[in-house]
Amino acid sequence: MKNSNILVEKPKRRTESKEVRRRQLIDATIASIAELGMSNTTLGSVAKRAGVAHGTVNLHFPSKENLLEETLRFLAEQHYRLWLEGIKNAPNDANARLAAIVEVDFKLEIVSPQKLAVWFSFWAHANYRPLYLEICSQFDGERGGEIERLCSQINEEGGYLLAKPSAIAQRFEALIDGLWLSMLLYPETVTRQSARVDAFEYLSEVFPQHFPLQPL
Amino acid sequence: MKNSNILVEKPKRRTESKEVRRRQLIDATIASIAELGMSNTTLGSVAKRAGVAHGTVNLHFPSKENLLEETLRFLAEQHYRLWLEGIKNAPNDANARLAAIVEVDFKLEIVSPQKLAVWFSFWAHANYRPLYLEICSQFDGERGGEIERLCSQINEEGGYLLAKPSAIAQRFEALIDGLWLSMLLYPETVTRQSARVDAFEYLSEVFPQHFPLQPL
DNA sequence: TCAATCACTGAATGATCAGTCAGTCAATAT
DNA sequence: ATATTGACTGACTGATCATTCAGTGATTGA
Repeated sequence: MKNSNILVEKPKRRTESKEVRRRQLIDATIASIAELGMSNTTLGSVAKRAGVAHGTVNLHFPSKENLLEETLRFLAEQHYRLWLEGIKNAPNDANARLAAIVEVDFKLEIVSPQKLAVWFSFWAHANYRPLYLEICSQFDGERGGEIERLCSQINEEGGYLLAKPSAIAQRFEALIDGLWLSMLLYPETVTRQSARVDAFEYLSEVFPQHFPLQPL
Repeated sequence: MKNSNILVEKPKRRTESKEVRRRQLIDATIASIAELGMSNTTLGSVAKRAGVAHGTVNLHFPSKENLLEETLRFLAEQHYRLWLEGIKNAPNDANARLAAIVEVDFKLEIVSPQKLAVWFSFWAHANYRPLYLEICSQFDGERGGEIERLCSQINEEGGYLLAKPSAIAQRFEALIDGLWLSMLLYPETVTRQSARVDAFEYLSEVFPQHFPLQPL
């Protein structure tokens, strides 16, 4: 579609394309929320971080509220895309697929300190901003279903009798959320690596044959 | 210290004592944050909920920031007081004491929808408001130590060999935080009762002798 | 009885912010 | 060469908010 750039010099635009600028502004929003909190994030603080004028934000997003919604949608879609891809590339074993989901949940791309701060900022507002909740649950519901399916399959394969697989699945999701909070609040003591190990240790506790304890 | 009120009629004050008013304003702050979110909570929204004039808030709290800090401190102290009391009244068994801590974590007084919303609002701001983190970790550190001590003791008593008790304790705390988030986001499907059962089921998984699965 | 105290009020102030819009400027099309 | 387009700018507006403070009125003490 684009003109062939092979022989042509870089266009060296003074301005960026709409797509690129929108993404820049979303990145700047994430940075601003992480640094200042949602209460103190203004169109000014976002524009400054993106290196554009105040009015440019309103040019690409009709309102501040819309910018925040698009930022959340970006995060949710990125998470969704990555765990779907992880499952697709994993072997066809239920435990390998479950492990792939976990790996994504502790990838830097998903749980950088900045993005963790943004996730919790949105969750904190979910009560009175139904759209936030809708965006989250839309993607999260599918993931929850997949995790439950995988736990059921593993449970059958291993003949485990501890608890209902659906309960194990829900508990596992809650554990991951809790580990995210620990990473947010105490990044010095709870790192992506330690939290990841923690998640796998839980799987070892409930599905010991499928997830043997990893030697240190 | 107070004059003997036995024979005297109620004072029928036009104004409330400082102590009572402060508590009213903190309650109003919790209600406002839960309903409007922290970004939209203003001195006006707090004053309205407390039934006083705008300026009264600044009379009792030097600044809005201070009001927020005192609100968080109130929540943290209430939690601290309750689990300490729970432990004190529990039998001297490690598992009974651990159970007492869990019971407090799912008491309505601690995890009402309003208070959950406020907890997560503060956690979302912990990154750039070091004082919030300080208030939280001050009380939480002690509780974490106690949970770890109890897990160690239970582990020795039962001769469990699954994992390090400190890891189990940390994982258990993360699970509770995650269950809190589930209650906040999906109060229809995750209730205080179901989350409480979930927490105990985890203990059954790791300490089956001390926490046998409860029949439905 | 009268002065002093106490909690509270609400108008005024200054600051900040979201959203608007007329104008700028480079790239592209004619 | 000239006109048009598209992205961007930044001053401006109206609204909102935290904070201040002079004043009110009930209560207490002398």
